Amino acid sequence: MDASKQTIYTIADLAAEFGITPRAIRYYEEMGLLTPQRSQETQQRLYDRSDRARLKLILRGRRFGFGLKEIKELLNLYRVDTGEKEQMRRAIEYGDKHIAEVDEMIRELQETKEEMLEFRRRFERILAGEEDGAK
Amino acid sequence: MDASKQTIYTIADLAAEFGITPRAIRYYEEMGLLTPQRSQETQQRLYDRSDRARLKLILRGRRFGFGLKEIKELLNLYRVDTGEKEQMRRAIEYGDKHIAEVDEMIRELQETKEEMLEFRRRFERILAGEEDGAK
DNA sequence: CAGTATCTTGACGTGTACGTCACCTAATGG
DNA sequence: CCATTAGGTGACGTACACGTCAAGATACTG
Repeated sequence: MDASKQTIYTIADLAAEFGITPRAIRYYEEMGLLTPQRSQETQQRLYDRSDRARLKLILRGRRFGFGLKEIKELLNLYRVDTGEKEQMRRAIEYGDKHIAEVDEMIRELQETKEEMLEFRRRFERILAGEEDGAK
Repeated sequence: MDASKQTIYTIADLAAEFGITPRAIRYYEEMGLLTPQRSQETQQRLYDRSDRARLKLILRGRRFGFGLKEIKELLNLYRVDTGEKEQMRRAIEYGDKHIAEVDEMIRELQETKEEMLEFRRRFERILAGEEDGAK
């Protein structure tokens, strides 16, 4: 087991890859969601694969309307000490709640999709000459 | 066909029902997402079933991280003149794009859920005594 | 008929998530 | 050697989505 694989990204690398600005990435760090290594002399931020994965999760959370505080909690959830059994049990418990929330979001989106399809069918019927698809 | 069913809500009614403030509802109106009737004398806002439905959609959009401008466009999409065939064809076209977006969101959420379940299984294995679930 | 409740329209304040400078410090290339 | 490029730290600005008064009109209630 080697200590750390050396896939290193600069802040510009990640910014380009995910279509965001370096400023945003620094802001996530400022809010405590990222803590990249620093080059000893330059103080330059050096991101590894795990930082990149965290960033990816942050952006996914943002796309779904979560605030950075919520995302931070979620990230910390999967960062527990695998030695502390009690901590892990609580992580599983909280995780289950979040899984249930994701399920609910999926359900709501499927409902939304169905409603959009219903509208679509209505429009199609009207276009086909049925005058009005209203109830 | 009667002109309008008289299920009337005050701003406080809707605010209470959806757990938001009257201010938020007025803001949505200010941004052009709602246009309730007004009582002739008092200028009081009177919401009907369709206003309520729009508000529901607004809040759903907000929960999924959409901005009010995007939501407004989406709402207008399903408000086209059912006489203008060309307009309807374009509505269906845009609607299909949005349906595809919703599909993508569902896919991403399912992926997220799977990842969370994977973590859960890993934790469970560790708790069961397999020392470490890491790769 | 005074008091309370509910609505109205401003208008200014606030938290979040960055954008946008300015200014400084290395590393690199002709 | 000097200019360009990439990154660093403040610090102030900004868009969005409201929150939070203030001040006034109207309506019901004991």
